[in-house]
Amino acid sequence: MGLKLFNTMGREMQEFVPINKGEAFVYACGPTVYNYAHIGNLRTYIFEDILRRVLEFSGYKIKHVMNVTDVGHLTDDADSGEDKMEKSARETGRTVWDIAKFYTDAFFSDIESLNIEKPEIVCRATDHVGDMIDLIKKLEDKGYTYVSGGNVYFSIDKFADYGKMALLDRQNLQAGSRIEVDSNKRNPHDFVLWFTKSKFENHAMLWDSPWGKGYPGWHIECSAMSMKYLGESFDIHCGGIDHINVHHTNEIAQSEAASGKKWVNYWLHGEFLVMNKSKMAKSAGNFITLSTLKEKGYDPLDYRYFCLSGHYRSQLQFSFESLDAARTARVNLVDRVKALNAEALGAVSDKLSDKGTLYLEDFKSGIEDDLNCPKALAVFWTMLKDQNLEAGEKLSLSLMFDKVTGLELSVKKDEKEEIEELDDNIRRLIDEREEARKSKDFARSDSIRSELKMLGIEIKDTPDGTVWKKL
RNA sequence: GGCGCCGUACCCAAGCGGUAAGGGAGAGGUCUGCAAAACCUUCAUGCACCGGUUCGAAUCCGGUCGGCGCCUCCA
Repeated sequence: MGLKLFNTMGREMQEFVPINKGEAFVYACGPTVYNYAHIGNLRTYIFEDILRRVLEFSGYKIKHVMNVTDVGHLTDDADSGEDKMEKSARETGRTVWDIAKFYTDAFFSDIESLNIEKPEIVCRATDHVGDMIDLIKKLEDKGYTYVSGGNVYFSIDKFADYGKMALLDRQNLQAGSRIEVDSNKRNPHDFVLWFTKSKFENHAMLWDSPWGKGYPGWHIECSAMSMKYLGESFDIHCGGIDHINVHHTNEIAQSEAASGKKWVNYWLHGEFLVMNKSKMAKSAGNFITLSTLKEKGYDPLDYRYFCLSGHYRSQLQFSFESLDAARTARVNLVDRVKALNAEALGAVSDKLSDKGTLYLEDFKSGIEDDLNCPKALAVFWTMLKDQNLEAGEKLSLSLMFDKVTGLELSVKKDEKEEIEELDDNIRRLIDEREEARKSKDFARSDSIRSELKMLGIEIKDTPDGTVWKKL
């Protein structure tokens, strides 16, 4: 039984068959770095990380490319509007390059704390303008473009399959129902490949091109960079569900028009994180960042666990109540594995029993069924609670499963080291409480316990003695 | 207006034709000086509603109601 993925192209479940045996080439749309990523954005990167880990678990060697969009996305209207980078720069008094650097760093810091594996190749749009120009020239040579009002447009009527993935009916497309149509366009759904005319003056990011000084349109970077690093045809392209209709539809048109080949075999799209019944967006006033969660005392991995509790193709309902549930579940999971470590003295069983093998198969069938993480977590918990499985085997399975879940279960914090970190005052209190308990002075011991709780230390008296843990 | 998706317990959420996974919360119990933790037990004759197909439907079909998204930059 192999890996099955839901392909947006054709809207059906398909067995994953890579172009090159044993290798998976993946392109994922990355961040636009004019602001912080919010946790809704981050959900998509967690989904892509799970895809990576499942492919690795299934034995594929991965080449994963992610772009960083540091130019070219506009704030409003179809093909006008102010460049978001420029707007952000103007508002904060920094240069566009500073803005890009700052938010790129912030993004990768978030990614790292969520234990997301970094793609093999991360590429910035501004470093690849030459590649984009080459691609536009190719499209021009093949007759897919026209120049109007100073800008280079892609003519969608020249590309027969336009809108195939999005299930767009070209005859019934209603452009302009919500926005003003750019009068330079022959077809309202044509899109810009290269701008030389912007209605905003003093554009800071400009490059020379055969069509004049300007900047690239906002779909061309993904086509240019993916083909540069992964070839004209590759296996998987993923991104947020909102990209299906416009961004990915246009990318397909320009890429396949240029190469004359099928560009991508499998399209995977992650659903939205919703909050109070609507998608997370700054304009809706429900914009939460990972920093906000950290300030509230959550571990980034609490959010990762939360995301794993839902399927990537379903909307996930965010609330702090649910996040609390995820935090508790994650901490319990970590504690259980820690306990297994202690019980098995860290020795994993190298051989699995029939029962253990069954759990492994169950887990695999979950993740191979279009990355069904909720199913995989359910198997994980059932395995941990199985009273007929020995600790070493449970530990071994846990560490295997965590290759996919990425909850850092194998990073066992040495409790002795933690004790070293405790300052003397706390250690003295713990000792003092032990003395009090021995002499049956329970009022004293209880007051010390509450004092420690104020300091963030929780005490538990087990049959094997008193243990403590940081809250 | 066009198109796509969804509605499962107090909360989150799997299941997608064979008789309701998992987590969190809640309840009871064992243990404990008391707690906490751990462990055990318990928690939807029911899957928005109404019809239909079927030996059998949360799962398929039709309708109704409710919600979300895309068609504008957007994860």
